[in-house]
Amino acid sequence: MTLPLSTYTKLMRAAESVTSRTSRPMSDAGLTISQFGVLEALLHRGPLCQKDIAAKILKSSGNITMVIDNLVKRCLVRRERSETDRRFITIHLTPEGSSLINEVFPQVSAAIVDNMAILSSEEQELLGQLCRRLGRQD
Amino acid sequence: MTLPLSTYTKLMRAAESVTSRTSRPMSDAGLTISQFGVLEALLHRGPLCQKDIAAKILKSSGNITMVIDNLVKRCLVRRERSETDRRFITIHLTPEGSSLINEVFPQVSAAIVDNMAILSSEEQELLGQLCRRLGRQD
DNA sequence: GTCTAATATTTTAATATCAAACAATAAAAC
DNA sequence: GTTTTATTGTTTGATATTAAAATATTAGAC
Repeated sequence: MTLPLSTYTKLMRAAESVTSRTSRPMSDAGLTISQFGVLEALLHRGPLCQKDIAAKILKSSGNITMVIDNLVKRCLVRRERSETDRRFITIHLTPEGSSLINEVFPQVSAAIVDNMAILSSEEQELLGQLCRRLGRQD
Repeated sequence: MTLPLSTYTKLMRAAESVTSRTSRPMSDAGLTISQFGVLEALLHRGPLCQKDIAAKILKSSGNITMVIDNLVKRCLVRRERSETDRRFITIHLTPEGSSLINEVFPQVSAAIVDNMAILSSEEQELLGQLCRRLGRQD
């Protein structure tokens, strides 16, 4: 296999490996990766409309409707129609949602830190720089 | 955000970016990423049982049943029950499947090479080594 | 040899994903 | 001001994804 293809394969495997090793706290809390992504975005950025959430977690907006639906069913978030522009629906964490994500996020975060610790700080910096160049360019 | 979390985020974004930029030839051929993965595995490794295919494309075996079902519907692969151990089902490319993957794979491959070319060979080597250390460790 | 454990696949139920069509609303053009 | 265009979100239809239970088959224990 040529260098670019082999590098791409390793990149994909690394991303999938770290994710699968760090998603246990999510599934233990009954959250899917997308649900966790939504709650985390709301935790760190405050209330957001669905379009912004979709952009943050890189999913289509049709999809977000369903993810939010399932979070609403579990009373972890609530929808609030904007008064000024009725096209927008702002999503808010409920107290239950806030409590859950405040408990789960540190666990996931700690697992990611643990996993990345295979690389030194310098290596992580370097990896981040290389990845950023592949990520941008849109 | 701390270095490990920021590095992880960049890793994920890079993997998703390159994949989304290189999957056009697949969707143009009416193939999902998983369907492409199955056909590619069969192209490069020859006939495989479903368990081995699942391991190759990192998906659950329950899932593979459906992906293969959809490929069979389009006559791109066929199932063949093993005579020696009837638990195994070996999946073979049909002539149509072989023809399709032989057309699509080089396109995807070329797109990946193009995308990775943002990095020099040395940088790709380095990225591959860093990613491999994150990927292994199971 | 029979019973038990292991393996390969399928099924089921719930959620996710995307693309495309649709509905509602707002902004811009005229 | 009405019409056109753009934006936000929902719905629909097809496929994917996982976990867990079920099925079929083989291998191992006794």
